Amino acid sequence: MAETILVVDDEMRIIDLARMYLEQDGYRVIYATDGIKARRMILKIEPSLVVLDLMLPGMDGLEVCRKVRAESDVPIIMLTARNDDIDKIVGLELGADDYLTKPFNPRELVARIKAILRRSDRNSRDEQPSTISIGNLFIDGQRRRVEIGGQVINLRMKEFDLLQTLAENVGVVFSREKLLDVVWGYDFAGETRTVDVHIAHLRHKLCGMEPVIETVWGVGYKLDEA
Amino acid sequence: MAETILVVDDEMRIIDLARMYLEQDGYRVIYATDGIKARRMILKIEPSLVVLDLMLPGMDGLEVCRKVRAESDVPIIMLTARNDDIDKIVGLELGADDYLTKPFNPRELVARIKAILRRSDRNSRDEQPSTISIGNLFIDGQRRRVEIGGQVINLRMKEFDLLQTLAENVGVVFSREKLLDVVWGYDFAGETRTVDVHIAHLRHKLCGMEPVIETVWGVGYKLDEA
DNA sequence: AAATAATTTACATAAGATTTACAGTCATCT
DNA sequence: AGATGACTGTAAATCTTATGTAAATTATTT
Repeated sequence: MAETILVVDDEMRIIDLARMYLEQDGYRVIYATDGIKARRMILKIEPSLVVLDLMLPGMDGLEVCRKVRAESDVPIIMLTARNDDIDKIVGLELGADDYLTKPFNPRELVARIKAILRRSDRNSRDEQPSTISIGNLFIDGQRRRVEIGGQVINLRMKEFDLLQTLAENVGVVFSREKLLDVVWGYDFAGETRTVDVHIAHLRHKLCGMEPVIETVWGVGYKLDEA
Repeated sequence: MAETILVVDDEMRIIDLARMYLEQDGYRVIYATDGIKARRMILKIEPSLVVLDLMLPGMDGLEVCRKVRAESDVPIIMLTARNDDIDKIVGLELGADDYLTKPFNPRELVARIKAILRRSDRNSRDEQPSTISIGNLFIDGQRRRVEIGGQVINLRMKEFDLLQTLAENVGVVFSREKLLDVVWGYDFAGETRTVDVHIAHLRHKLCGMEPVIETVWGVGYKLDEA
């Protein structure tokens, strides 16, 4: 049975982004857009973990966190706006299990959720290796190192992130918007053509790669399945 | 079978930091964020060692320590806030096996854990040599001595710690934040540019070193693989 | 107090990211 | 098939940001 994550945020974009990533990792995702609904759902559905935005309309996140703590011991990850606030919030002793500043990297969110669930959950799966191997492509996340058929390829930051994102989801088509969300951050305001340019750079550097970056016309890009 | 360490702390950051280092050394890490859970886990999972924060919400660390002692003889390392307190705590005869003041150096924590486990465990793995040899770089951790091609290089404290951290993980990219956590301590509040300056000093002193300190643009630094 | 080390600041520069513009490509309709 | 319009590729110009480093400041040790 999949574990259920409740995402509480008033921005649908963020819920969607979190959902996409969490479902990818086999979690069931439910959501609430305000604190009242959130508390109801926590009591009724008993999710395994709650991701809670600090800035909620109505009863705000701080308040929700306190109330939830009083009536449940579900793990909570707080989303906060700016980095400066974190210390204050930690000082408040709300009982959240972890904190993440917006804009967050969805991969980071998943990692932290796993870390927390790994604790409460005894029968945990083993560490994610953070390396990917598809065809003649090899990606070492720790070292940010890419090889094609043993040949090391030097990638820049965005290029690497882009490739990693595609490789973590072989065959899945990503729209340019989604890639901007995931790689650039959901608050990126620029053009979607930026993605095209980086894809072009990647293709150029990765010639000879077995799974090829395919254009899905009118939709976006994907890493081809072998 | 890897030995299991239970880390009991209410701050996720500290758990993560400890986990990162301990898992690196092949330990299995589990955690609890309060004393109640900690005691349950100790009885149920029987970890090889417990790292216990003195400042816990609810039943505090002192109390937990006493109770655990009454029902188990698992080795305990206590984390305490200030140095001044240590004498008092030792005086309390809680039965902890070692004490460490926060902010602690994670490498120090690992060293003490090993020391204690070596004592309780006869069939321990061999001593970690604490010397590193990569290319023409030689680091003697015990003596805090660095040589490049036989030439002794005089490093200051932070410089040495920084180099050692990078050298212990050749090729792994460290963000400035992670380096601050590991070398400066997780409670360091200053600028990330501090890292840059120390890296600059290192590079200057270490000219001629075989594995070079590389900048990973937009990410951080790493010690280059040969 | 002097010496040594650590940190911050400020600014030039390098490195990379984004935009722009136009050429090329693809799907669809007549 | 040819024409049409929307979508995509990419080179080059421009813009932005991260980084290196000297020098000043602050902290720590002797």
